Amino acid sequence: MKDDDPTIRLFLQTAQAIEERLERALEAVELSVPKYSALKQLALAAEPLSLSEMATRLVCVRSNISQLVDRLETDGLVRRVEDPRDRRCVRAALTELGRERQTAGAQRLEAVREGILEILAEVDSAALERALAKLRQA
Amino acid sequence: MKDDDPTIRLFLQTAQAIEERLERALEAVELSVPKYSALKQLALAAEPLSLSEMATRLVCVRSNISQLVDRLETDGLVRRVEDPRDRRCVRAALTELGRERQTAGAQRLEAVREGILEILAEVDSAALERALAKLRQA
DNA sequence: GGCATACTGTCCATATATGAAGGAATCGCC
DNA sequence: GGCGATTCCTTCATATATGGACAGTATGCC
Repeated sequence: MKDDDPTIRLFLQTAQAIEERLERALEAVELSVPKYSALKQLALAAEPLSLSEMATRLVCVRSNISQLVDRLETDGLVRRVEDPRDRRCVRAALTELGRERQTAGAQRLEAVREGILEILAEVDSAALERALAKLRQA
Repeated sequence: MKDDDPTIRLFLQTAQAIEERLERALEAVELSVPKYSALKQLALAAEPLSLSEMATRLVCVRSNISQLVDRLETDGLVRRVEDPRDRRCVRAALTELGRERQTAGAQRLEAVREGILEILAEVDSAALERALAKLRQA
């Protein structure tokens, strides 16, 4: 895969390099990208989200969220709370620590974001937008 | 992560869309991207490679290759052979089926490659090249 | 009210990846 | 020639992801 067409490889490798930067930025606050993403959704929602809702927002499968929330709970960043209105439902609630960690993560990301954007400035994002649209349609 | 900065997200999502295309292309021959990559290295090498060598070429950790070769062996695409010259060494040898499957995968990839390149044509690859260099240095 | 249907979270199997630990074999250097 | 360092592969624990199976709830419709 790394060695498909040079252009395709170039594109994928660049994306990977960006991801690595983001990962490294979050390492400093002991968060992985998936963990940060989950905390961020919870912070944005401002109220506990059902695991299904999280799966929808994070664009993944529910069983994945089950496990991710397990790990976040182990880390003490999230708590499972039940929903009295719908007893099928389990909601994930940010703990204090979780909220702090999310904020810290956001700051770390903010710090690298600028650098990445500068590096990406040369790349025509309108062209990218069109490319993405085409990639998705066909 | 999906919702970092719009530009960064755009870039990462485009890369992901490309990867999905490649995955879908290989699905038709029952190969995953990692499996195809491994078979390709073996085909290129034209002789059995030690697992360490494969790890180097595929840019990953040896334990990963151990498992990947397990699965390829289960699929009957690869065979472990011992190296009489260095008895620590285990080499992976393509089976006939493995060779055929690799060829079939390459054809499938070839078929989608053109479409992807057309879509990516608008994106300035010289700019990408510079971006990748910068991402890696800092 | 009661039942078919749909939805919720979890569990399990699987795939991919990392890194640490361990046993076997080789190598380098004295 | 032998021993310490290195290299090899595997195994285990862990993280992330998917998808199928399952049990418990809720809902809609008659």
